[in-house]
Amino acid sequence: MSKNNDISASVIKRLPRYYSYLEDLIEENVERISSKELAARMKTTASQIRQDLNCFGGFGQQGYGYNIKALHEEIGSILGVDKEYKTIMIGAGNLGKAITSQISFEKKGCMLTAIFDTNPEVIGQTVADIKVLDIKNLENYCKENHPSIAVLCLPKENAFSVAKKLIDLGVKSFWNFSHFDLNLHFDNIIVENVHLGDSLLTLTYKTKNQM
Amino acid sequence: MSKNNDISASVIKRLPRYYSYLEDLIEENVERISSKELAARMKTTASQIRQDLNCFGGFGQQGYGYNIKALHEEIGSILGVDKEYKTIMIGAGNLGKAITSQISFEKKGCMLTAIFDTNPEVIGQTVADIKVLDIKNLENYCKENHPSIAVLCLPKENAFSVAKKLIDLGVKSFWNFSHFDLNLHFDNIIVENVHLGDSLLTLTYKTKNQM
DNA sequence: GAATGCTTGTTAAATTCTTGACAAAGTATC
DNA sequence: GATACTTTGTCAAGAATTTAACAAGCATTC
Repeated sequence: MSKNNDISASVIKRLPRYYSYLEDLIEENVERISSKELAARMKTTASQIRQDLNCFGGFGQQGYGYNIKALHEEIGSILGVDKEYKTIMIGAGNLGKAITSQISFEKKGCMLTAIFDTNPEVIGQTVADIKVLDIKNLENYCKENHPSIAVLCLPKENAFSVAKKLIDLGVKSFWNFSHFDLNLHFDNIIVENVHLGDSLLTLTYKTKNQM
Repeated sequence: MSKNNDISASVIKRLPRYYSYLEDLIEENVERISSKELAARMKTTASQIRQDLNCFGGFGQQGYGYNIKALHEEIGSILGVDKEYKTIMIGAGNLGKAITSQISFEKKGCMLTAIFDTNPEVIGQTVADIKVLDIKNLENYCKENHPSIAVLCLPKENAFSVAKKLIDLGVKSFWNFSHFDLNLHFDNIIVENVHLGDSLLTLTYKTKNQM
């Protein structure tokens, strides 16, 4: 339970977006930016940016704007990019591999330390420098290493039993790509669901309705 | 420009979720469900479900609830699962392959007909029965087949030029996995951005703040 | 077939989120 | 160093979203 428990979900969802735009600006060697300029870049309103940032404190300066590097770091630390949560992945199929090689876990406060699978063909393989282990070793591994986050890239059918085991072993947070709703079956866990299919359906709807 | 242009984004985002839960219920051979029961299952409120559905018409019946199959079909047709939008994918890397094999495009109103890449090693390969073509053929392919949706699974650097070409060739909708904001550079296109990194950052934040 | 109990569609209230406005405070200019 | 300009932090108004409430209508039971 932290001081920032009263920040609304809408604000939190936007923080990573700010973070990413500020990164771009750093790459472009821009030093400062006003809420107005940033808003134009992000297609949002200056008001919203100022309002959002002020949930956490006054990072800007009148007449000047925001120092990009400083703001980037502030938001990073709000999000927790400096954390080192031990993270494991369940499922080394196409999706697991894609995510492992695509996402910089370290830059997001997570240390991906192991991947588990049942398929003998992938066990022993290396994905982005991480060994794929036999899921039989999951229990021992957790007892030794105490991961706090698990990425679930496995079929719906297996999600429940694996999640249950992980929760019993002390995992608190799930990045859930499996088509199975963890929240429904477990309490007091932290879940971020990724429903890629929903996203495509939304696009179909928008396409159909030309919006 | 359709009748349903005034439906709020919040409602649209929830429709695929209803759709998916109804599918589960069909598999479980349940015939009918009340908004109350469905709400309990989905961890939402009955009020919201009824409010959402009534944007499109009264699909339920007093004292009875909703017929699951009928409602599933209604929502499907609202979303446009019966459409057959020609869809192409740009990028046959890890992520492209994962999405191709993971997502049922047909069940979402999209027909994935071709994948393009620049890498000679993947060109000619087959992913989920779809041939990976040389991106050199992109223009010809589009002129012959007129795809309306493109899935972008390519690096940020190439996203702009490829998107521009596709727009010129008549593609209107983008499912965008590239870390590049299309909306900023093009008008009058339909975009659904997927920011997986943001999703993980949100999880880090939640984990840090135990929420 | 009348009575009771559910459950919807819908309207109204409450809450949350976004936008607009402006004083205060800094920067830049002359 | 005074003046004009910029831009923040904040407060208040306005929109949008969510929740609650309830009459109307159908299903089920006796």
